[in-house]
Amino acid sequence: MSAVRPTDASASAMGPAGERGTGREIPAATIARLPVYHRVLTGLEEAGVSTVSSEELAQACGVSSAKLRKDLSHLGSYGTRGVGYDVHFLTYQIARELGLTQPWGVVIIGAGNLGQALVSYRGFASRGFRVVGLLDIHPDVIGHGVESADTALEIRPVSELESLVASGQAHIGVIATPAEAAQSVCDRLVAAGLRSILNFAPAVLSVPDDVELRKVDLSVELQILAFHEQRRADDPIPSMDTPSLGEAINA
Amino acid sequence: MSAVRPTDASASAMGPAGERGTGREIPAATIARLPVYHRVLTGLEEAGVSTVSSEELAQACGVSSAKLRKDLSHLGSYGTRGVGYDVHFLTYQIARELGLTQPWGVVIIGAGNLGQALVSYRGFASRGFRVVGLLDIHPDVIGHGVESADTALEIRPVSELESLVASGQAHIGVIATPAEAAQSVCDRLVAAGLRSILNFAPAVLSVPDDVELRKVDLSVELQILAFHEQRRADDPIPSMDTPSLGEAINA
DNA sequence: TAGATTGTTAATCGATTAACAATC
DNA sequence: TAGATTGTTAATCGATTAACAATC
Repeated sequence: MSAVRPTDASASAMGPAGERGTGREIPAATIARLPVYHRVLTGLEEAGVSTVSSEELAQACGVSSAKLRKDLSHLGSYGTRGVGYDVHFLTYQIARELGLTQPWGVVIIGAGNLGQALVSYRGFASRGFRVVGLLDIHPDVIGHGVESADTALEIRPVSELESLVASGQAHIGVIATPAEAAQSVCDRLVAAGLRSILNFAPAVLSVPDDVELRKVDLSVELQILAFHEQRRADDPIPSMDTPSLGEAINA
Repeated sequence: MSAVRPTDASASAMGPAGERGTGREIPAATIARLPVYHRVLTGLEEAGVSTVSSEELAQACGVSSAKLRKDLSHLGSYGTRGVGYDVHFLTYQIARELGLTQPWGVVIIGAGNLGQALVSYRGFASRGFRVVGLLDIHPDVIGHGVESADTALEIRPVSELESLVASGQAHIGVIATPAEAAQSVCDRLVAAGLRSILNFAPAVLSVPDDVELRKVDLSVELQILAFHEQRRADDPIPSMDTPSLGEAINA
């Protein structure tokens, strides 16, 4: 991803004998699954479950127990052989690894349906993300209130972006504008000093090397579904050597 | 993903000597990138570009040219050595592979901010997805109109789901409800006959083996950003043996 | 032909899986 | 101790990359 900053830069800059957990570099595939584990563990905790085995947790998360144990082993040895994992303790360790034990300020650019949906999205607030600003250019929506998960929020003009970042309240920028505006908004977020950006606009953006840009594409998964649905229709009817409906439903 | 239906089932059911393109099974990682290529190609086409090299297209898509060529080689030999790819032709081939050359009917369950955002999302309509229903249980929103990308759309009661699927208009179900309702809505989509489901609710759902369930998590990428932002803060200041700011920006 | 660029090969890398020794 | 379950190992699998022969 970067010729200038090699992938093992942080490992070598880490100094001798690791730093956190096992002291290893955690694989990207593992990081991507930690939010799932965290969510399911939170659910178990709320349900009053105090201990889970890797087999139980894996099933609830939709992964294999081997993969789960391997993933968790990268964080440290937080289980007890013969017993399993303490739900509360493991939840905390994953949260800590993901940086969810400290609050992050999020500024959202674009107060359309999507921007508003994000503000009221409970999955944000419940993980310590606080929307510190919902900005828009459209003059006639400025000042409108939006149902927020915690505090009441008012749509503000984009001109307030820079002061918001300068004040240290905003750590992560979220682009929820139409595709046309996305790149210029992105440039502005970077210029304001943000280094972590999440893009919801259907556009491929470019950023400097030291900016972490991630993307959620609302239609990519739909397109992959279309691919499979098409394959399903194309395939020679797989009814004969396919398990009975009963078997499939009980599986 | 399935003990009942092995991954190579479609390959072996495909009969001798392939079927489409190169006749190979296209890798999942490639499929996941095709929507990106398709979007960028669409943009090039609109910009009047008629030919691209793998190097140019790769750069615009944010991947390496080797990866791009490898990906495209799975679809067939659609380029010309010494010249590059015909933008229009390649766009069409990718669309065909993804199943975007035929219209797909989408029914959305949950007419909150997110459901409404999806209806007005231009990335859906522009790829041939037609929202054939926006359903909700909340009695007081039934009948409200929603700004749609193409036709005007009215929020209808969920009770109309079954007839909508039975009529053959809906091919893909989208869950845009709160987490609590997601599993029961999912069960109902399956019972109604849908086999392709996209879940936006922050819940891990279970479906029978023959149902393709995909998930878009609005907060997973944000959590991964938090992880990196935390690492950025933790790391011993990487100013010394790190490239100059100028180098990083120009890279 | 000479220059350019594809499609493919082979080597490398990272992720997944199954199995089991360690240990509660 | 006996039974259960973790953490780790080693083998397998799939994806990425660089290089280049094929060919326009």
